[in-house]
Formats: sequence, structure tokens, C-alpha cells
Amino acid sequence: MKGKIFIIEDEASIIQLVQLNLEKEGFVVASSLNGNEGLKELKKFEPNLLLLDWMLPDLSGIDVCKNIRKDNNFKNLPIIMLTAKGEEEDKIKGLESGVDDYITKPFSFNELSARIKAVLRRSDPNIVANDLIFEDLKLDRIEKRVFRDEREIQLGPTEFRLLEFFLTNPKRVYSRDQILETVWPNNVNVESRTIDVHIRRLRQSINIKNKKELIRTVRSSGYSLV
Amino acid sequence: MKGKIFIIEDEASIIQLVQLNLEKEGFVVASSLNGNEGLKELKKFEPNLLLLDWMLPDLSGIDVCKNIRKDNNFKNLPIIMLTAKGEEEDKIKGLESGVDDYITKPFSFNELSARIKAVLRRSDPNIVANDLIFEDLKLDRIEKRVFRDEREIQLGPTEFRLLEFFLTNPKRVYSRDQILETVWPNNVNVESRTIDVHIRRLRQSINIKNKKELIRTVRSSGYSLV
DNA sequence: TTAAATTGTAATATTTCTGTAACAAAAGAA
DNA sequence: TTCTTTTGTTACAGAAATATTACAATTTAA
Repeated sequence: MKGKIFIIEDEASIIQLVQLNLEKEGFVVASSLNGNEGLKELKKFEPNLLLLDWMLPDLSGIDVCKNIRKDNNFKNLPIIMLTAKGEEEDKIKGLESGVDDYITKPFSFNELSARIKAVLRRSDPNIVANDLIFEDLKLDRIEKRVFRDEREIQLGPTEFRLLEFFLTNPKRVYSRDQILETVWPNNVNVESRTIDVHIRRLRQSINIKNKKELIRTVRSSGYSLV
Repeated sequence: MKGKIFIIEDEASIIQLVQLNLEKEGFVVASSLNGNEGLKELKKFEPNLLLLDWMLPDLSGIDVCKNIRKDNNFKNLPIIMLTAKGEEEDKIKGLESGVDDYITKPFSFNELSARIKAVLRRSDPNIVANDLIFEDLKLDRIEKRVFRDEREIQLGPTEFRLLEFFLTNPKRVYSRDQILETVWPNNVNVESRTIDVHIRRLRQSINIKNKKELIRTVRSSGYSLV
């Protein structure tokens, strides 16, 4: 899982629990303790999914939700609402206001994880898929294997993550910064040119003679899988 | 799996969830929402195992349990108790009153399924798959034996559990954390490097010259059986 | 109780991977 | 063209991950 998840929730302990577990599953996670700030940070972070608490100190969950739905860039951002027990009636309102799913506290992490994956499967299938396939390339996340044309290819850890990243959004061009953010562990400082080297290594591994180049260089923009 | 499981539980949503999943695994399932009725139906149904809620509208779980233990035909019926969080103290009583295992709500279905199988393995070995087989490797859970190529292999307890773990999901790559969580007893703190040593011991035992290596190292990810 | 087996850890050896720097090549701009 | 900017390529040293070994402590079996 290489997806990004944002959490808006005022109980720090819940954030911690959820964040820790989600990161263990490979998600990149950011969070905020209140609605207004959350909205701002969220739009910078560009998550693939939002976990939104119903009751917040400033705005209500619904308000946040409406704000997001109004913004063209986030109109389709999947949202899972976190509600406390006893807010049953509100649930329907929540769903009406454009929430994709909700879960009642206290919840087990497994339950949350299952719902997140179910929602992502609809909105962004590649994030949760076990096999990422693009033309004659196949990457198996469970077995950690890569194939081109049925032939297995050996990749180092970084090249594997890099390819995984490209495969979740083939054709799309990514800047070196974007690649760094997602493919490298957080807070690691790496020369941007280093990516060029890894791109080369990846190219060398996945290219087969007489077959077309799979990674396109877009001068002054970045790279993409084609 | 072709065993029969009876559920006595007053929350219909839990019954539904569990029943659906158990049936998917091949069990035949019947259920009741309260104790008195449950007892009657159960005796007609003759299950191989009972899932019993601790708190029921009429009888308590313990009462049901005692009633069953008095009946010669069901004296040995395995029972797994479902308890809500906070009833911790009662657990001990539960086990004393002849319960085979218990699980605390909320639970994940996987957890429940694992416990059911563990209990059935003791009481009714034929219902659960007991031989794990992968290529020329065979592990007999009942007799605690391992064979490669018909030849028996001696393993220490930890190596046995480790191999058992790999065999439940061959090919899948597991991280050291995942291995620790499942193979080692809960809450035991063990250095993550320790796994390497056990992997080595396991390799040494199950490898036969001229035969391919069975355990694959996936750098920065973990190990898998191949 | 003694002997044997098992476990976890630490220390060491070995392998593989990473990031960077330096230079070459290519693509644009003027 | 010539200069400038960006990307490609290579080699390499240090880092990181894994393998191996030895050993002391503990458990189990005899």
C-alpha cells in the first residue's frame, strides 16, 4: 500500500493508534487535531482518503465534509466518518452529506483497515491491489516479485518501491520531489539527482532487448511509466 | 472443513458476520438469539463446537455452559466464549466452568477463525486440515512431525512453529514483525535479529543437498517459503 | 541430578545496496 | 554554432541488511 491517508480527529490517542498501524501497513499518514487547520493541511497533503471525526472542537465533521465537496480538487476524495456510539441517527445524515462509509467508536483497527481498503478499492484500486499490472509488467506485492513477459526480474528494495510507485499511476509524470516524498522513507534527505541513478538501475533491470523503453524522461519535469 | 458450529449470541449483527464467514470456510452454521431456545436447538443440531456469548437476555453464558456439561451427550462439546471488553475477571471463571477458549469483543474474524481451528484440532482433528503440504514438504500438526521427501526431519519447537507459519501461506513474504507476532507467544520481547538465527536453523534442517533452497530471503522485507 | 536440547543474544563475517561525485552525453536556448 | 541546463552513466566507498558462529542461560529429558 503506497496510499496517503489524512486524519482529522481531536483525540490524540486515537490518531496515534491509527497512524501507527496504518503506517505499518505501508500508508503514508498525516493528521490534524481540528477542522480548520485540517482542511488546510489536507489540501497540501493530497491524500487518497480522509478519516474524519464527527465531533470536532471547531467545525463539525459535516462542515468539513461539505467544504471538501465544494472544492473541485477534492470533490471525490473518499471520506470515512468516525462516530461515537449513540450518534446512530446522525449516521444517515453523514452518508447523505457525501461520506463514503462510517465506523463507530470504539472500533478495532482490523475493522477500520477493512473499511479503508473497501473504500479505496472503489476509488483507487491500484493502491490496494495485490498485483499491479501494466502491459507486460507485473508486480506482485504479496510475494514481492516482478515479472516482465512472464520472466522474473530481480530488483533491489529501492528499485522495487520505485516501480511500485510508478505502477500505481502509470503514464502520469512525477517530479523528482514527488518521487522522493513517496518512495523514500520520511524525513530522509537524499540528493535529488540520486533518483536519476535509481531510474537508471530500474531501467537496466526491466528493459529487455527489442522491447520498448518503459520509463520515459520528461525533461525538466520528471519521469513516467509508459 | 465440514464441521458444524452453533452460535448463541444476542447481537444479530455479530451472528450474521460470523456465520457468513464461517460458511465461506465450509462450516455448517446454525444459531440462536437466546439461551433457552439455543440449548434446545443446539441439541437437535449436534454441532462440533459452540460459540457462546457471555451475556444473554435470559440465561447467562455460564448457565448454558453448565447445562451442557451435565448432558452426557454434550459433555465434551468444545465451547468458545465471546466476552465483551471489561469482563476480564470473569474470564477465569469462564475457563473454570469448562470453557475451552474465549475471545474478547470486538474481535477480528481471523482471530476467531484461528481459535476455532485450534480448539477443533484438539477435540475433533478430522474436521480441520491437519497436514500442511507444500511441494515435498509435509507437516503433521497432530503428530507434530515434519517430512521432506518422505524423510522425517527433526525440528525444535520454535522451528516447528516457524515452518508451520510459513506453510499456512506459502510464497507470501512476511516481515520479521509479522513473524514475531504470530510465531512467538504474545507479549514476549524478542530481538528481531533472533529470527534470522531461527531461519538459519530451520534452513539447515529442511534443506537437502541438491534440492533447492526452500526459504527465500527478501532483503528489507522478510522471508517466504518458495 | 546430570546430560542433552533449546533459546536468545552478541559479536563477527559476508553480502548487497545506496548515495554521491565526477564526467559524458543530450537537449534547448541564444 | 556555442553555451547552458538537464539527464545519463560509471565507479566506488560507506552503510545497511543478512548470514554465521559461538556461547551462556534456561528448559527438558533421562
